[in-house]
Amino acid sequence: MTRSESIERRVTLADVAGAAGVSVATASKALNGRKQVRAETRRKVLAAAESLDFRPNIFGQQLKRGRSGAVGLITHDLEGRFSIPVLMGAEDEAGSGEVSVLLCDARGDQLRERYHVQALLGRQVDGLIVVGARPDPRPSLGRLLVPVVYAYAPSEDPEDMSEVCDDVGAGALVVEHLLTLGRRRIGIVAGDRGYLAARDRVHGATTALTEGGLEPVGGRALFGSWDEAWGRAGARALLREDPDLDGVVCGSDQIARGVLETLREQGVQVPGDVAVTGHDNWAPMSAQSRPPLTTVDLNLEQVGRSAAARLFAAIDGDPSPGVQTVSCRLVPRESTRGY
Amino acid sequence: MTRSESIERRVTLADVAGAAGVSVATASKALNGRKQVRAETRRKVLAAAESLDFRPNIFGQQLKRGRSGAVGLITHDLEGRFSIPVLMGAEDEAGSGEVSVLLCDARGDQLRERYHVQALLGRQVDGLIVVGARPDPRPSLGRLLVPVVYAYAPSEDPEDMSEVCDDVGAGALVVEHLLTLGRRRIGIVAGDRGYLAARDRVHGATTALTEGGLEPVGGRALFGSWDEAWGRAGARALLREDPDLDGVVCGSDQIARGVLETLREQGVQVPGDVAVTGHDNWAPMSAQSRPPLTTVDLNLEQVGRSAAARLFAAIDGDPSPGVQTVSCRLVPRESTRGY
DNA sequence: TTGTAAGCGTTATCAG
DNA sequence: CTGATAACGCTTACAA
Repeated sequence: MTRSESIERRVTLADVAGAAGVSVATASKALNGRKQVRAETRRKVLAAAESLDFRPNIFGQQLKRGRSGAVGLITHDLEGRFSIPVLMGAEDEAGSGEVSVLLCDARGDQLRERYHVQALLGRQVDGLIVVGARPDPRPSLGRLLVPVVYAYAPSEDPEDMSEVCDDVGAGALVVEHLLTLGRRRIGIVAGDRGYLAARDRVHGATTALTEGGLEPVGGRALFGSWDEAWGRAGARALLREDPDLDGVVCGSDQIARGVLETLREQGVQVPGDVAVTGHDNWAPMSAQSRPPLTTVDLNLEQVGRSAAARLFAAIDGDPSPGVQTVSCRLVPRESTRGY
Repeated sequence: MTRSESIERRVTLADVAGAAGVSVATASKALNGRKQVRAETRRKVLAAAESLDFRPNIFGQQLKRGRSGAVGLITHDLEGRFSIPVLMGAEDEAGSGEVSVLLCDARGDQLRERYHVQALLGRQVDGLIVVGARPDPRPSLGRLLVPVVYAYAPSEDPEDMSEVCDDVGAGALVVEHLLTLGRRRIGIVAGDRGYLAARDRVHGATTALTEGGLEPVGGRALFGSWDEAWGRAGARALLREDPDLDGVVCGSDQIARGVLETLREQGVQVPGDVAVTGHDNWAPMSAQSRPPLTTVDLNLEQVGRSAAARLFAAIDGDPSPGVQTVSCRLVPRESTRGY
């Protein structure tokens, strides 16, 4: 049966040593690339290990080394839209070394988070990356016995290590893009005011407008929610405010979809009459819209890579406290082509 | 510094025993709920463990027990749209026990998959769940030294354990729903013919139509791709085929969005004139469309739970080879309300 | 009821 | 260059 087959005792170093006709100690050295072993002997050991399909028991190693070569990644992002890219970035960064990334889902729940922290610590992870559900500062986990990096959502404690997206810069980025295209009557349909990310993006955008001697259509950004329905409402409001509107900066790709829809219904050409930008570079939303949406990529993989790099440094005794920022990247598509 | 603080030696069972004034053995028994220990002593040990914030080194335990209490989850789903719900389901199923789920992302790459399998095996996971990128059968990992369950995408080897969605049933489900609403001229805008899921859904749908004495508008389903653009094209084709069309079954929520858009542009009322169904219950697509989309939920969390349950059973020596199916669930929304 | 001691698989030390 | 031997932290006979 499957079971009786798969239950056979795992191959141990002793088996390899036996097969190679050497002691466990020598086998260990050979396998670990220690140079105090004759080439010939090493070859024999390697061959034996190979033929027996030997895989070292990491628990045995860990027991000695006191380091597990694994880091935990705790996410609160239910859909995995943010955490998966971060995970991929972290795996990339880890890749060259021998580190594994263990992902747990805490679902925005404090209790579940504590549970997973304990579980991961029990598994002797060497460090932790915590990915928030939204970019607002979150409570610190406090001092643990391994280093922690907060990604996407920073820790409230400035002494913790945090790696976040540059929402202010992103806001400026899109406005500068629109200004370059000659747009001057630019409205802002922002996200939910309760989110720092929404406010930051607006802040960056209005600052850039001010520097260009302009102000948003209607005098200020329109806050609402993150969804398409709000995008549609926001677009109507902007058109009411200024029928000669020629640009709209949106707080998310979903909002932008709603904006596009209303504009089309009102017979407004995009990008001919009005240029529109989204935010998130969420492919199914932004690449599939009509026209495809110029948007901002959060560079989440880079966030993951940087977070992992800082974590590994901290594990090696070189922590870098504070909040660090990863720049966003403009992804130009049809919705803002020049006239 | 952070470092010197966090580097302090981890608390060991010996520390606890010392603090409680008993031997390690007794401390171990007390902590593990063995009943050969006086209540008073147990209390003391528990208190000591608590105050020292003792967390057992799982590697020490594992070394003895030969079981790690962790299972690996390897995903190929880049966006995490499918794998995160499966992960959540698996965690739920594991939750009551003391099992952790470790997630690795193989990104649809065979090599990376092998690498992660080795890494997880090296970490002594007790079993593996593999989540495919798409529901088509995939190569078996072969016999490993721990049990494997394939989720979402089944293994090509029927002797492996696989847990998949019931796409045929889902196809039937939506057609029966439309028939109940009195729709009779139903078109099918299917997904990419290269995907078994697309063909299965169509198979279920056409069978249900046949049983109702009907056939799809145009005589057969229209295959294309999974995106909105194809949905728009498909809708135009159907209207050309039969202007009195009164229902459209779509292969995905994205396709359905495209269909809705074209219908609105052509002045066709949904659901008044034509009822439309999607597939996936992908919230940002289906709940945000106009009108909100009746769709099919894949019950991926249930897939995850079942997969995990079978895995745990197999780990306990009770494997259940073969493909098992999880039913989908209809999610009725505005796009198919009655007349 | 408690303590002693052996051993899980690995690596490091040190003697041969 | 190789091989005993002693840890690492924990569980578990078995002895007290």
